[in-house]
Amino acid sequence: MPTSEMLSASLEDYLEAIFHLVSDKQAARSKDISRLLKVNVSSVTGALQVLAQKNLVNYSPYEVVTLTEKGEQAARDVVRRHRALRDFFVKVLAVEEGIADKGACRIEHTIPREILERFVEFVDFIEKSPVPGANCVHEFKKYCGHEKKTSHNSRTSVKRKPGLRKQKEKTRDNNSK
Amino acid sequence: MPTSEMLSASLEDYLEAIFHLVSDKQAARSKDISRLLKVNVSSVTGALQVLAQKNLVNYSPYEVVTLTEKGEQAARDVVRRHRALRDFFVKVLAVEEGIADKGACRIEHTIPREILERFVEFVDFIEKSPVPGANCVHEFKKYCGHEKKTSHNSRTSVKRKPGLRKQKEKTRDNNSK
DNA sequence: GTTAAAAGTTAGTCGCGACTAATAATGTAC
DNA sequence: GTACATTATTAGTCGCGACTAACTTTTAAC
Repeated sequence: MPTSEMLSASLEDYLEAIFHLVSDKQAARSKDISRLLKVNVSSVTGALQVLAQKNLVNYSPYEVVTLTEKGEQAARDVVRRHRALRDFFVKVLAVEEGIADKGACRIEHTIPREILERFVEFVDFIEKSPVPGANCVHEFKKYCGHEKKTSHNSRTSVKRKPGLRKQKEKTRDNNSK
Repeated sequence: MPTSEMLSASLEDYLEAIFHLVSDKQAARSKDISRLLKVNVSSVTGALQVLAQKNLVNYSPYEVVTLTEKGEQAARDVVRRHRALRDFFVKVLAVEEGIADKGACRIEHTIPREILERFVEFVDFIEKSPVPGANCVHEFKKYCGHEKKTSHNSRTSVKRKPGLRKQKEKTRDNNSK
């Protein structure tokens, strides 16, 4: 992984969005990318130019976008990170889907490889060895039920209004394995 | 947590560094902050001015830095996030100390509260209920031993040499120009 | 107390990645 | 095929957070 071809978090987001759009429809349109990422269309154009120049997307002005071989590899890698994180959050930590997805979105760009792989292994472990594994998670879920006396500082539990929010939503990606 | 007083990842890093320096010695000097964060001293000055203006540090030019009440609260919160992550990585995922710390550094700024709390709870769970909990982690560690044939994409399996890492050290000190 | 080194500050630049406003190409009705 | 709506692009700006180079203040040695 030469430093030269490292992608910024932002470019990875674009790649990921394009990947999903290409999966759904045949190709990605700037408008759709823009809607998905909640970003101005002009920002999309800029990103596409950079990605094209890095040989990650097939792009010419006013045309529809697809991934190059290299781009697809990179995108798949991002998506894999995303799914690994989300899976872990949902399956092991029993985090609510939406939050899990949001967390994955944020963390996917910075998590060290070594830790990511441990997340993957842990989920595999849980799923493959039902006896001690599933039991553990099951126990944890029960444990989560009891509100605990917090020992650390003040922070009380998070309050959110279910309906409206201005957070970046980014709920693309519905499917795993 | 009003959006108005949200801190950037970078400012959180400064606060964290200052916190540690103040804990060790009585106060933080720009030089030390700069060394800790691997950043130019002039960047530190800039950050201190911003933090001072946000009422998070006590700072006047050429003087030593301490945290305000508000700054200490904020710093403690960052440190708590950092520790929670590192603990989880080490205690549950059996990640090597150095990597765990690096990962915590990166993730601490973006992880959603809800997930962070689950990490904390999971570690508590493991430590408080040794019977099913510790067993689970113990089993996982054994499981980690066996290299497994990976089912997902090409990425070769994680090969870890316990001693040496040659990872890039921090995202910050990238060479430009 | 003068002076040199060390520490800190300022000014100016750069890259990134968002934005708006204006413009251009494309697509669709009629 | 003209005329309008939609979509995409360009040009220019902004904020952030790093950097270097030049300057100032503080400190330590003599």
